[in-house]
Amino acid sequence: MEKTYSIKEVADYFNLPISTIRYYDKKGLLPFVSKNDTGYRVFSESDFGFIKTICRLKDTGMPIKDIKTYIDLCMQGTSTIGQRKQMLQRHKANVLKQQQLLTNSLKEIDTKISRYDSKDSFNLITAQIKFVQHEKKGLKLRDPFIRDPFI
Amino acid sequence: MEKTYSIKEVADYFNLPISTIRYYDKKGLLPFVSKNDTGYRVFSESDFGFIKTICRLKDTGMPIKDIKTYIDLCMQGTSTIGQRKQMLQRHKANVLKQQQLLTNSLKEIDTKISRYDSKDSFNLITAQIKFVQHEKKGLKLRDPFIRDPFI
DNA sequence: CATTGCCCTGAACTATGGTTTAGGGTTTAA
DNA sequence: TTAAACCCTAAACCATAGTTCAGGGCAATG
Repeated sequence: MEKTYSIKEVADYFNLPISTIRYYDKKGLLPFVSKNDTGYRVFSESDFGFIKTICRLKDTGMPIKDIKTYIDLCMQGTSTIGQRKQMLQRHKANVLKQQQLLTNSLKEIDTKISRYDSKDSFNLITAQIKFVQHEKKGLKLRDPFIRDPFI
Repeated sequence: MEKTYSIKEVADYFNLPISTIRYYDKKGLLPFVSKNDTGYRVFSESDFGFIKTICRLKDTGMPIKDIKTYIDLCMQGTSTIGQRKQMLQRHKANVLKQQQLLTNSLKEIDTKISRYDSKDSFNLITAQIKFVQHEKKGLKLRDPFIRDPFI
């Protein structure tokens, strides 16, 4: 006979707090989970597959409402295959866009790092500060840099 | 003479709501922005550089508190170059980890898409449903699939 | 057969990152 | 010189994603 699992076992397996699993259930993400006659949640092997999918969608930033929509489609059987596919394809497109933004932003941050990393960093930053101070002064704006008390 | 900019001009340039810029200011992210004698924020050209950095850090998921810490370091002059470098390097490591997770999760989602996309999808999903139903039945657990009213 | 460890619910609470509203002053262009 | 377009603050409000707490019931082990 196949085994069943308690909420703690599932939580440990997926490295999630028990409270999160309860929260997901309350939000309707776990319609496939049964309860026994004393009200305890009873997880089966196949539930792990669904939960894994939920985790992947969560890890890629899908909102809980949308995950619920997806899971609900899954529970409606083969007639929703087209909708599910469309959801995942749209989501994939979003993730790719997000990855692109991340990559581009990181490139700019990397540029900053290499400036800080260069032998010349002190002079570069000093010049930057001087430039800002000159510009602010020309506009009669407050100098934003904090006076070093030791100089 | 160099130009100054209003909050609306900055908001339009960065494609941010004005309320977000005020919120960032309240959170201490914009210590370099001056105010004129009627209390209006006055932005200079060089402020755009700082704000661009803030946007890059935000786009890569740095929390606002940490962005404030970074900007505060910037305002303290050359003595903080090492700390700033360290912050960005740590942040970069986090972003790379996040990108890795995203990539791996997306790969699994892609596998699902291709299953939905295959000619055989109907049979695959049908088999999956049958498997779950069989397993749940063996464990005397409720069948989670919704009965199709047209069959 | 009691104690320890689990499990449950509902409701309150938290953190984050904003947005909206109320009430009021400023600038600009006709 | 007045209306429209801006600007300000403080405070309330919102959504999202959980976490914590109070109060109480089951399970298993010594």
